[in-house]
Amino acid sequence: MQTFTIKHKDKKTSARIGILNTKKGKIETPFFMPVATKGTAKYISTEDLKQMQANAIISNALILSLRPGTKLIKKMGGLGKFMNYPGINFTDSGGFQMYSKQIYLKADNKGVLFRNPISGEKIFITPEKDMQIQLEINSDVAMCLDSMPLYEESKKSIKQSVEKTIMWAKRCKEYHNKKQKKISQEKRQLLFGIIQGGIHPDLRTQCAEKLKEMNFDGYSIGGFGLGETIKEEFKIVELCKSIIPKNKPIYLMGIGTPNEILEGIERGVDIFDSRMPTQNARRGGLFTSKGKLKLYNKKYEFDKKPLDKNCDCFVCKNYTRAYIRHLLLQKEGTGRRLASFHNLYYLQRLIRQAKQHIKKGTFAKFKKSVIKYYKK
RNA sequence: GCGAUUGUGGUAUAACGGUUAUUACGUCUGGUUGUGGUCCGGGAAACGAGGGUUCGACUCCCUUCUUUCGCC
Repeated sequence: MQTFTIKHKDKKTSARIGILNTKKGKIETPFFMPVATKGTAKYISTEDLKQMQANAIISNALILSLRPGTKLIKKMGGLGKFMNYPGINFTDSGGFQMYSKQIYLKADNKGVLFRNPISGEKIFITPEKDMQIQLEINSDVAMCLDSMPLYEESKKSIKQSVEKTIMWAKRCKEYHNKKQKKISQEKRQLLFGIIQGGIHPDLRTQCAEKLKEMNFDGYSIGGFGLGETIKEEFKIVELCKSIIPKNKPIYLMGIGTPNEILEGIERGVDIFDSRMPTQNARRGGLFTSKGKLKLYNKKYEFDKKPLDKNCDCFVCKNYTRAYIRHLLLQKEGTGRRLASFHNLYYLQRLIRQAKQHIKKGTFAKFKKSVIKYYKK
């Protein structure tokens, strides 16, 4: 059984539809994962995820290991059972938390030192420990511990991050293989390598080439959404795609605006995730078929229309802008749920539509008709 | 009626005889991309009224109105 199979290829672009096989089951690509850092997409229940057909989510292994801890999750049968979520559970390693001044302390070649924000104690995470955590959480797809450089860092510093990322990827892969040696292919947790290197083609190339040699189940492109332009971002995506074999799934980490998702799909990206739809929703930013709606603006105070008249989600079928605006301004949980549901639904539907257009050969035209509303 | 007390953006407050009067919430507005979290910017908006002292008054004095309390 192959981990990843391509089912359809777009004739004009690199867009494609595939099937990713995990121990939990199959999932059609491309797909977008809501971010469920602590085991829930904030304000969104597992039933909500099922209803919007979010068939994969990503949680954070590092954060979950701090609370509630891997012991509880393991005893509850793993994260999927704990949540009663039938879809695919991805976990992120915690490498991304290096951008968080609140918990990141420092890193050396051996691993990363974090401060546990709950207890204040220092915790040193090595690639091996990180793999152990993700195996105990029992997600279906794990991420390597990577070293994520910030956009403004010097090239020298980004180069050091890349070297650490490569070194750690090797250690993750070896430990992960060793721990799953006796497990059949169908029951294995998958492991993705993460390509770093900022906007520097030579560093991204170096990283992608080295990770390719290690033969991961899939490849993530990390370190975007941090200040670079969309042009810079997709130049690197194209470069990584040219290096990684076609039969490997590609995951563009952290990316979740409608236009970037479509730009990614066009270039053959298979997986996306972002806190954008939920975080933005809670702060009054709503995706619609006519672009972003800023619900806090006063002009919506008496607006009886749905968030998006072209949306068929339960929120748009039942509630007015005026009501959701009121709830959000009052910081009511219900408002956050309705807004978050709509935004996540919007992206799930956007990708369903994109896939239909890939099958029909009209993807490029479809993309153009959507992104004109989402230009910066 | 008598005595005391109070008056600063929508609300709650700060300071000072000397440029554009503080802060918070609210309000308007921009941001938000592998989530330590209900976040981060920017704007509009006030000295109760009238007179006096002074080079200069939101600040000191007087009158009036106002708030609150006590007494008859």
